[in-house]
Amino acid sequence: MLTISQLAAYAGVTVRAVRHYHQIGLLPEPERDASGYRRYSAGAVVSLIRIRILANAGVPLSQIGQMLEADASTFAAAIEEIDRQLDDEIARLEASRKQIAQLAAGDRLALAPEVITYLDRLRDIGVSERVIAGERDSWILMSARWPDRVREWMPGKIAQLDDPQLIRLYRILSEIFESDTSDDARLVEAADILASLAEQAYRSGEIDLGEVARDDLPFDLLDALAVEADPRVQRLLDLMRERGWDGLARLERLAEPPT
Amino acid sequence: MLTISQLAAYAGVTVRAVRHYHQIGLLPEPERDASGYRRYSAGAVVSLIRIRILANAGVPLSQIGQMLEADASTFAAAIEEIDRQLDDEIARLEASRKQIAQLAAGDRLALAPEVITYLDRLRDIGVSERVIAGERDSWILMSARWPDRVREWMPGKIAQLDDPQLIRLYRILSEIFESDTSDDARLVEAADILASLAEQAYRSGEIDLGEVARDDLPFDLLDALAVEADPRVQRLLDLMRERGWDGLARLERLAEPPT
DNA sequence: GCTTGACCTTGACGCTGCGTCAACCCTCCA
DNA sequence: TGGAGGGTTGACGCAGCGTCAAGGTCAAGC
Repeated sequence: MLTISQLAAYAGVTVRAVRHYHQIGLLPEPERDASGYRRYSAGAVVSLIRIRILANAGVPLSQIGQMLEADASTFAAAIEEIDRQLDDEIARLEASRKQIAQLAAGDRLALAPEVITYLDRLRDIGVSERVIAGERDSWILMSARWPDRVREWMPGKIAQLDDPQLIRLYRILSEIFESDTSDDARLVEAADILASLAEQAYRSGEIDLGEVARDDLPFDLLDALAVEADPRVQRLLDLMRERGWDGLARLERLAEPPT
Repeated sequence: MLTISQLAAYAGVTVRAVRHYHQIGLLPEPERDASGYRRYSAGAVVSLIRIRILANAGVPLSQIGQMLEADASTFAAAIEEIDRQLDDEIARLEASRKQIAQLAAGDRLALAPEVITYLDRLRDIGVSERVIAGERDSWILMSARWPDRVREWMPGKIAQLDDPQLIRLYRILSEIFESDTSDDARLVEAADILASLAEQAYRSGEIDLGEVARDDLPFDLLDALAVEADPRVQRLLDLMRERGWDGLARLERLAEPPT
């Protein structure tokens, strides 16, 4: 008769594992000797080895019991099912690996290459890092909400960066948010340019972003994000409202502009 | 300000997950409103999305905090480490899949194809299923102890099945263990054949199994297994001992046979 | 003003497969 | 006879939440 550690050694498992199998009823509890020790027969070694073979093959312990008792066809069906699950798991992990390969640098986190290009273009134009960080966070939100649409929008956004008015706007915003003082005149200037750009876009119908619902919340969220990043953005929002526009990330015509 | 369910919805996670991230300190707890509800800023959405991106890429939650704060090179090193771990995990699962593909039928469980062939040969010879089951269990034990050596031994074992004496032995054993009566004469006959075979093997030096230690326990275990399967095996062991041989699975010369 | 349903709170167990103490008993060998 | 090296049960820990339980809160309709 064998002790638990001998049994475990023969089967190549730990003593703890054997006791675990007893607990969950996978391996029957053997008789105890006078001192309460478990005493195993040679057959237990075979049982334990058969359990380990299935476990090593990735079969969950909870299914091994039934499988050892099953007939050939039931067994085969179970094997097939396990195989499918293993395959799924492998697919999941490989998807993870692909994801992780994308995460080259912290800056790129979550962003499609098109967006990275856009941010780099802003940097070229001379936009301050603070404003770029704000843009980046906005695009992280947008990407989470519309992962596919964002990539479609980017070429248009990048093309817009050729517009001298827009470049001027970004430079003014950079100056404003890079300084610690409150320069209201510059904020007014920014608002004027923004309103002008919005007016152009409105006339040419460019504002249409496709099927993105007008009342979908992310745009409010984007504005809130900007205000959080710098409270002076609130003043900008107010100025825009005076000019007949609601919001910032997504301008909404409130009324005909005062003529 | 957002409620926890709004936050969760924006980031595409469950409320429970958000609370979990608070618990483990991954996402900072926000202020509470008058009634004790958590109230989130827009920035929290960005934080949460960044967390999920890493988590989806397979980064353990326990490491995400540091990674979000790390500089580019630390980040890259961490990514590489995670990638290695994912790769290991995938390799493990694929090994499992290969294992599982081997487990076509319950009978083959744990046995190399050579052993299956051997068992099939026994069946051809007319050995009873009960004896074959005993053989199978024995080989399961042997395979667990010496997975590689077993495959080397099998060709020799299969060749031995051409020996008429051995065939006769197996048939007698089949008859004995298939009947419920105790036919001592047959047991004696079996013992005589076995002793004769052992003597031949001993003279020709075939008994040497290579580096397998003589006192390695599995042989005792095999004998015990056989006795468990049928107590009449004990009588066979006794008869062999009378003939100067110890053991059954691995015959050990006790003394020169009585002349 | 009251009910109803949806949403918030903390606390705690469950899942998987054991590893790892803790606290104590048993056996064997010098 | 003492100490080393077995054995015993019991319980927590691990990862990442899912899922009750047992309430308090809010907004809306009557």
